[in-house]
Amino acid sequence: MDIDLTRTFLEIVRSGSFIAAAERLHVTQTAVTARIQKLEGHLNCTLFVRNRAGAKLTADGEAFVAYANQILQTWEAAQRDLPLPDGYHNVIHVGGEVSLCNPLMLRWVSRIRARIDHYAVHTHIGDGQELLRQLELGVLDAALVYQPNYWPGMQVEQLLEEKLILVRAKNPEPYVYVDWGEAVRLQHDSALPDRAKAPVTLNLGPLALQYHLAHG
Amino acid sequence: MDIDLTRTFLEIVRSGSFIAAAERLHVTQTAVTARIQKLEGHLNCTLFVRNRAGAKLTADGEAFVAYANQILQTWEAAQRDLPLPDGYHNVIHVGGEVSLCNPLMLRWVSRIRARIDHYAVHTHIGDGQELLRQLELGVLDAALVYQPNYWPGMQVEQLLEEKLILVRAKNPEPYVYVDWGEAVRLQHDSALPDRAKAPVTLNLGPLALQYHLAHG
DNA sequence: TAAAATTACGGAGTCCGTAAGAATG
DNA sequence: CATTCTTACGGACTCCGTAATTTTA
Repeated sequence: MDIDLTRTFLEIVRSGSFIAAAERLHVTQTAVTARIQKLEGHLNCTLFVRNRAGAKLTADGEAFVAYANQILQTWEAAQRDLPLPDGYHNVIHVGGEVSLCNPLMLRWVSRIRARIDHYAVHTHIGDGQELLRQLELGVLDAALVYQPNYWPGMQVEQLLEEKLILVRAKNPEPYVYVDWGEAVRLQHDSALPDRAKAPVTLNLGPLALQYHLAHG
Repeated sequence: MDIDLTRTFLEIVRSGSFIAAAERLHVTQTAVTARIQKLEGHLNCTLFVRNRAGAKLTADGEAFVAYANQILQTWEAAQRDLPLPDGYHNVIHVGGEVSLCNPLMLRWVSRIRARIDHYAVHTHIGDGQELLRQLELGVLDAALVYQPNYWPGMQVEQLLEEKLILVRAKNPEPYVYVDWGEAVRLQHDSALPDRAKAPVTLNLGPLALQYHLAHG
């Protein structure tokens, strides 16, 4: 699936007709028709009701708008943010399950920041399975979960008898980074992520708020 | 940009080499090389350090993992969720700025639910500009913002003297819907969105929590 | 020198634009 | 009957696989 299809889709939603979208996208209207037909084929549903008046979203189409926006914005954010500017390379990414955030996660983050003073910490809240997957993928450097997974290069520690488990990716060189922009953001109470960085810091907000309250 | 490129990228991250990824994806290794070169061209940076040992992520590559996951998961969620099953078509989508959530937004949602009893309400928190854009796109049916925009088909009301503005898309038929799945979810305190629906209900969680606390 | 990635090149498939056709208010 | 979308078709481009080449631990 080409992301141009979602761009085309959203342009039709905005402009209200295939022809208007075609003009804005600098392609012919037949190309727009083909793209939407392809998209509808992929999703196995009809996205627009076509008639003389133009193109109007179906219920499925309305539902897809959110997905399309998310995909397109994420891709454009990636293009905007990469390559990483100098000095933005150094962040340690930690994750944790919701119920472990308070107070365990907060204390953990505090201690990380206290121990390795010059480096920023990104936190990510999610369910255990997602966290382990991201740990495996290298998105996270460490995570706080209930049920650990074991695989090569993974170091697991039991923290409490209550089966709280700290899982940490074993890194040859420690993955400690600096990211002043994020560090500053962490210390403010903006409960919503910067749109440009949405995919990265999406669910940092609530925790940042608590962190702020806890640490002034 | 084809989403297959992100799928290929993530597969290399998982398996550690182009060859292993090629096997898993049932394509040749040259195809994988070409795809990554194309992706690197789009992002204007190098994603992997290639050597005899395989492929290792660069700092830029590590950063892109999060974007790639977001894009891929959103697309797969769209494929999974569309077409909408019967009975899932009817939701009213409202948005609001963070600082207006409590108590204005909560009261609003309560009154909507009281007034049109049989229908579910989806809430979405974001900044004013984003909300207005989504209103324009049809993702939202109404939004609570500070600074309104005016355009055809838009109905704006001032709620308080303090410049709180309710902007509402004028709908021929009112967009009132039923969605029991979401309604049930709204009444539970799961602070995290269902992964399958992540792009849609991503920042509903915190509000749902407050809603739950306010309404038992 | 052996494992891994890149380059070269030809064929299959895809995408787009032009032109003609169908629907509808 | 005019505006909008769809279908048909040919050319350009893209993507993939085979085979040969380069790189490096």
